[in-house]
Amino acid sequence: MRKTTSISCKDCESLDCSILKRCSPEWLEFIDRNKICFYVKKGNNILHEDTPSRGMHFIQNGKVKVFKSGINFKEQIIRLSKSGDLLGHRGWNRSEMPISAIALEDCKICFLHEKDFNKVLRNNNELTYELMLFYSDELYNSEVKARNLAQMNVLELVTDALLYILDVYGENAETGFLNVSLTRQEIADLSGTTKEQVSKYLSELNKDGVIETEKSLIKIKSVGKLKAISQKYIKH
Amino acid sequence: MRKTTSISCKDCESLDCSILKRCSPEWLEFIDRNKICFYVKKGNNILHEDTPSRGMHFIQNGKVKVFKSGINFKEQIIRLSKSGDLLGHRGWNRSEMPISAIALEDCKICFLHEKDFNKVLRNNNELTYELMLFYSDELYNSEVKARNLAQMNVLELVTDALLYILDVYGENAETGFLNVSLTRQEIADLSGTTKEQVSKYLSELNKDGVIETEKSLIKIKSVGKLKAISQKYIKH
DNA sequence: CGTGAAGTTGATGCTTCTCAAGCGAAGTGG
DNA sequence: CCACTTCGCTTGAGAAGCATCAACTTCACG
Repeated sequence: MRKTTSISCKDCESLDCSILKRCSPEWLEFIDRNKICFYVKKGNNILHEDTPSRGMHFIQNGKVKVFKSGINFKEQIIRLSKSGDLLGHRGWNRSEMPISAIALEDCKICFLHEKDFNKVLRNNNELTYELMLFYSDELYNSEVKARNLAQMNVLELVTDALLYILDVYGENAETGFLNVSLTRQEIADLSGTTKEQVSKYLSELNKDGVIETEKSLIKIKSVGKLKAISQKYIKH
Repeated sequence: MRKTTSISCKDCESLDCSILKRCSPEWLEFIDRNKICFYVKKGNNILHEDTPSRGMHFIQNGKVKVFKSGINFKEQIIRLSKSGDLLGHRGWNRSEMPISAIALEDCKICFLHEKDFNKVLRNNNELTYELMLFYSDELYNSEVKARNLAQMNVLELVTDALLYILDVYGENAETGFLNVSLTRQEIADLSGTTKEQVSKYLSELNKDGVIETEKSLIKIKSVGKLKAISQKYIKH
């Protein structure tokens, strides 16, 4: 974690994607004066369950996996995040809500202390309102996810995970490969299964021409077929 | 669904448990003038996924199960709710977020139309702020639930469901039985398993003296033992 | 080029689901 | 009041799905 010369929030290229675009200019400046920015190298922790942070993190740049640890050192990936996203967006107030986050690639992170973020919220009703809507959307998504984990079989879960990855990070315009490199274990942690099962079903989907795998890169060749497999449910 | 003569919000015995206690007196009166109250008989729908409601429901009185339908007519119970709780608390704004709710016993429900609830929020920043915190808590709980559904075995899930029911509805002070009567299927829908599995594990827990079952009533005899079974995880 | 990590694949066993039969309580109608 | 139906619960047996284990291959990185 190395501190970086912070750029101003209003010049941040992630501002458009961020909830902070709802923030008034003068309070954006307040954030500028009080935020702490730092780099995190790929594979390093940004948040750790054992040491909950009292504040709000923003991803200025990079990709992050957010997860909770569980039984037998298994991890459940809660969310994949990218530039403009909030991070550990529940630990900043209230009692402990431990969650972990690891950089999937080199990241630039901004941090605002709990008391400062609270000040911003109290003085930016539009922001508070948007944050409330954001949480309510996330809550709905999480409830759909919970139902899926409870009811889908492994093929459906893996397929669903692939569509989620595509949705979050998209695919490379030239090569068509997903814009992220995740291990089989990480896809398993997202799907609630094991790396062996993921490997088997990816092979099967590859054989069926629905996807194409090259090393740890994955290309989705038919979104329609994937959706047909996973979306026995109306999703939203 | 029969309309009832509405009592004033400020006289509502559920107000203390409700998020609306954050609402200013004059806006509470606004709600009074604009809300619609009605009774729902046990077993009847309050919300249905096929017809999402554009507004916010409040449980004035009664117990409700909130669920999403899934594969093969299975249901996943998302939440058990009681007096003072919000209901379908995400369908009131945004695009469709279909969810179903059924009365577990006779209920009194209050409804505020989307446009009115938005007016209230826009003029009660404290309420908006609290609602935001409420959602963020619920989001965290839902994420823990998702991890549990992905990683726990059936015994742990059933045990966890029992503790959840105890937490929400409590136990009868005299008899010690849980203050709600749920079918085995409903406990299964909460645990993400089948009614037969629930029946088997409840029998086992009964034999081990951890719980006591009498018809559809359940008495938890040792919270400690139940927690020991389910809480291999740090929960919060 | 060598070593450790990640991925693949098949065999095996366990957990869970499904199906089926039987029981008892509650409700219905003659 | 009693037969009859229905519904929920219980229990066992069999089948299916999944995790685990192990052996092997490939890849990544110094």
